[in-house]
Amino acid sequence: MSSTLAQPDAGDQPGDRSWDGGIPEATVARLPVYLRALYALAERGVTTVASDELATAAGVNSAKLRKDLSHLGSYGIRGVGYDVDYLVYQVSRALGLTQSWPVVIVGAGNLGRALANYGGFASRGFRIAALLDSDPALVGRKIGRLVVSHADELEAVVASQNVAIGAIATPAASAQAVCDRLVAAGVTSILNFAPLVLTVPDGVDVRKVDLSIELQILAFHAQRRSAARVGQLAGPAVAEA
Amino acid sequence: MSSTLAQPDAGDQPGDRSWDGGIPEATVARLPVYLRALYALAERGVTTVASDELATAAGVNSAKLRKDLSHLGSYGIRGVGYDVDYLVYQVSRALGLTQSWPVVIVGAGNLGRALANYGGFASRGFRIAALLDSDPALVGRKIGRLVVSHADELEAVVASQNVAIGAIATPAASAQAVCDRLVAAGVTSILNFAPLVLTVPDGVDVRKVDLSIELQILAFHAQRRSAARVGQLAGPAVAEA
DNA sequence: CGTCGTTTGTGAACGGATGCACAAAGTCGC
DNA sequence: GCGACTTTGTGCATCCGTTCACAAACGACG
Repeated sequence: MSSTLAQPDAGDQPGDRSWDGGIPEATVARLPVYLRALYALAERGVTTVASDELATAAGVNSAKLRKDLSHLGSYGIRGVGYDVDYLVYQVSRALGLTQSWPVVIVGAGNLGRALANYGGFASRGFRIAALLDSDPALVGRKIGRLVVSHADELEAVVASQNVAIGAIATPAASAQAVCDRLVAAGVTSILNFAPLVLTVPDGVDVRKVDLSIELQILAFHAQRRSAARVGQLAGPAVAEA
Repeated sequence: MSSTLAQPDAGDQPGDRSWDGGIPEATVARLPVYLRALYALAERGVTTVASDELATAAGVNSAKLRKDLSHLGSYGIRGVGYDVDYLVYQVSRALGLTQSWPVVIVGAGNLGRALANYGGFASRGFRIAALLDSDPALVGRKIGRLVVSHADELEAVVASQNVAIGAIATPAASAQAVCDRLVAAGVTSILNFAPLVLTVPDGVDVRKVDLSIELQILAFHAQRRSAARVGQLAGPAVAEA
């Protein structure tokens, strides 16, 4: 019940967005990768980069990279390449990272703590507004620079800090309830780590990260590979009558 | 408008080995979702399910579900639906989950521990062969039912237990080195949690799970929403061009 | 100032995925 | 046994994303 790819009907609602940003979803998903590659280049002192190098660093094809960047505007210099700092700025801007987004993390188990300690989190564009848990044994405990607050404070935190993004790192059993509370409190973007499909009203965006799904996809390919290595087709169900 | 986001993600690396066995990649990515929904139905005692219900439970459109399942074979009964247990078996089989895959987890920080404790891990189709770390303070520590082993044992573990899948939950700085060692030891499927693009030879399958990328994608949509709510184009760079 | 080499930005072809709509195939009631 | 009803499986049109290939744009250099 959760997924990695598409969720309910990512299709075409008739009441379409007047202006959907103009940036294709697939491009948006790659911009953060480019941004990270650009940061790495900047830290190495590189000031200018060609689409070819940047594409290699980001693990994509150069034509794709250029087309992606062209959706933000025309920020390259022909015959030269892109100015690293300028491109960092433009990509950050397109992604909405010029402001710092407060994020509330619900669930202070291993996953929640991993999130809270995650370096690239607070550093670039995000700030942890609160780390919540309902377990009294965890409340009050220090995680990095944070103190775990009680889950009851969810609504107060969201309201007072104007939180728009929530991360759900609770067990599956409580995830939907947490999600409902986040939505009711006004959160419109949710990152779900719990292994289930969340139900949300229109206008709320959910992305999920599902470890077991990724593993299963890997298993599929591993199986495919090992069957091929054996030499025979190893007749999966597909071949049967 | 759509309430949830599509999450496009297929192959990171252009050198994508997989000869798909007739099953489209997009379908493979959804099969685990169906499988989870089926397990949930089975536990509730449901023996038969129509594509419509299963699709709803999995958060997809019923036509897509039927087309996906049709790639595995013709396992439905017209006028009735699908037998839950039988479909569980067929999907598991297609994904290669009829065997138990040994997985080695490198990195016993919060993320590695979260993985090790993750319930749906060992339960269905996967078994943690080892949890490795190079930090002496962690080696020997008990995590759930496991004991953290030293990273030096990577090659031995992979060889002795025939590990085909590795999960990298180390800091970014050591991820590529760990990856190289995994590949050299014979691992051909890698799940990468470190925030960098791994370089691997052809024939190795890498999937990435990147928390900050997901957050940044959410930020993009949150920004778009808030800009739209303010009124009109809040003058992002997108509008020019 | 003009030519040359380099790199961007993009038009166009292509391929894969999605959703609709419907015929085929089955069950159920009588 | 038969007709009505339900649900699957799929052909088809459409949309989105990827890739190719090339003209336009730019710096370098004499």
